[in-house]
Amino acid sequence: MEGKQIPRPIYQVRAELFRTLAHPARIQILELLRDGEHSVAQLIPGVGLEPSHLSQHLGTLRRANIIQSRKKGSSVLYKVSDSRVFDLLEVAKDVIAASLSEARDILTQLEHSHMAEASPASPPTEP
Amino acid sequence: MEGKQIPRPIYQVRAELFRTLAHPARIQILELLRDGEHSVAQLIPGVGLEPSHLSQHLGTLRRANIIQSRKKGSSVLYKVSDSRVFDLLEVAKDVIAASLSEARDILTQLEHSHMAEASPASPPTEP
DNA sequence: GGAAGACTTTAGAAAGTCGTCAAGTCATCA
DNA sequence: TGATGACTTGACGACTTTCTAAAGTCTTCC
Repeated sequence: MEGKQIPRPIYQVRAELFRTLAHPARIQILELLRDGEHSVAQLIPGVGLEPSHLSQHLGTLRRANIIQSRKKGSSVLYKVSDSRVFDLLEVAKDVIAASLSEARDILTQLEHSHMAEASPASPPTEP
Repeated sequence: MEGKQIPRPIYQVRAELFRTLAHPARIQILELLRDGEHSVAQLIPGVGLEPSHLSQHLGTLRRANIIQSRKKGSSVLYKVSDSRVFDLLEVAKDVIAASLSEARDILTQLEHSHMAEASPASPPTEP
């Protein structure tokens, strides 16, 4: 419990936050918790994981202070600590949507320029 | 090119985006690119990595379509594809700031409640 | 008290990521 | 043309993450 914490640089703290979110199951858990507190049992069908695996992801999110738990009877209820994480999920969705629509535009352009296809100049694909 | 791409679920796509950002060096690179296009040589002092290592992180960001490169003479210039990623970085900062200030409040509360503390209430016996 | 339910933790193999070094490509300069 | 500068790629050990299965807590109910 000593407070002698080395102050980690902001780049690293942000990277840790992103790494915590970097798993489909954990994002799915957060999306489910968007509708409020859920017990583990309630989360299981939504994420389709077996209890022990789900519990591990919950532990990861909990250690990062993204969610918090409380016991109620024999079950454990989880909720997000700060609703700002939803903003993060939303912005991520926007970034992806933008990237996808741009990709589609490029594809469309390629299709058109290949109408009279003869010479593949330089396919801009990454190996 | 008729690649019947299996549409990856949105949870996974977002997780991939977060994983791409889940490294201090990559966040630092993006912060540097906030000021516009930079060559690799210009990025090196900022991130403090040797060229080959930096190049690998640039490759990771490039494959995720977060940045794009173009050659100019013998150097390669990088810029971000969509400025929305900066929103992502900003929101992440907000989430962290909120979490930190909350943690500080809790610490303050603890300190106060320990004002009159003298004896460790219950030394946890070793299991 | 003992069984059952609801989670969590531990253990361990498989797969992925990180950082270093050597080798490779490509453009420019002498 | 050959050398140099500016990157990128490949290979590899060290380390981390993910997922399955088994064992370990708590609570509640009989």
